[in-house]
Amino acid sequence: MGFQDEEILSPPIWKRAAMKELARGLDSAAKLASLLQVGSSEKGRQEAATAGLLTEEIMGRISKAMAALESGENMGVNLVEHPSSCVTGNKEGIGGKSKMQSTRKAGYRRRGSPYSWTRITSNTIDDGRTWRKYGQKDIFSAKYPRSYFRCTHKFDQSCKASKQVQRSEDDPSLFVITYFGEHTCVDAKKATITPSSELCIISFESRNGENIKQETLSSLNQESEEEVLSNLTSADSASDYFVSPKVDIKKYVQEQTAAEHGQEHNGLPLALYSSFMNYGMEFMDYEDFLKFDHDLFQD
DNA sequence: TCTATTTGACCAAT
DNA sequence: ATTGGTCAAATAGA
Repeated sequence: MGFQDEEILSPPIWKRAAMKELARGLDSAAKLASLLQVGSSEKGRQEAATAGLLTEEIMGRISKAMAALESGENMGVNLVEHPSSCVTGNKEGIGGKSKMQSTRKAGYRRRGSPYSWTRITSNTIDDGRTWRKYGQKDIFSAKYPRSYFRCTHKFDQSCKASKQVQRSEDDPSLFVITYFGEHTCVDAKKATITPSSELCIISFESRNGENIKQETLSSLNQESEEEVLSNLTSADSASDYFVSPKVDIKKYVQEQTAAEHGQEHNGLPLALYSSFMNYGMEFMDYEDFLKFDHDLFQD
């Protein structure tokens, strides 16, 4: 953990100011997300769903802005693409069946994009976007494999959104979906938004967000496991990632977070709050963030 | 035929 | 050397 870069310990004043504003925005989005979970009556469900997507987008954009700020990069408008993403449709050499030798070079991204957010859901089908699976991996010390998806429009619109889906170990009926990047594409299918009445947690995490993820998961499972399982028709394993039982687990999270954390940050779920902390630690050291955080939640 | 998924190999980071 | 993310050939499906 010990950062040795002094830049990180004492970023320029303007940067801190910008970060602070962004953090406030993130906080507001988090609060909004929690509000959306509270009052889901029959009637407002559609709007709540749409609003849920919006908060996701807001959080995504803010996180991207923070990432850009941190790295000093421009906002990806004119970012140099990886060679692999420049291949528009055409699949490289036609004549030569060169077995991917020199073509592969800088085509691999570094491990783990710095910013991401996680959703735990019982439903992995149709989050309003079209995804293309490009890999699956057995993860060391994980029971279930992890699937890798990228946006269908990665090449035709150079949309950089991607996600990873992994079955929860504690409760195999749930899936942990981690999103990377935001959609820059215009997805024709997007009109039919039928998302996330199942949405229960959005948590930002950074490269080592395992702790947070685990916490939210386990706290979720303790209470919800039985109910959830009893509500499941079946978790057919054949088509692994497209089980779609309709289970409302939001309330468990609320109860649980309320119970565990008192009323310290009322309205703000523990998952969001704690992961926000985690998120903050990515670009400033802990003490800094505590001040930062204290200040943030004072008014 | 075309498009999507599966799967092992490749490669970067640890 | 190990692990995780991505690529792309092989395969499946429409």
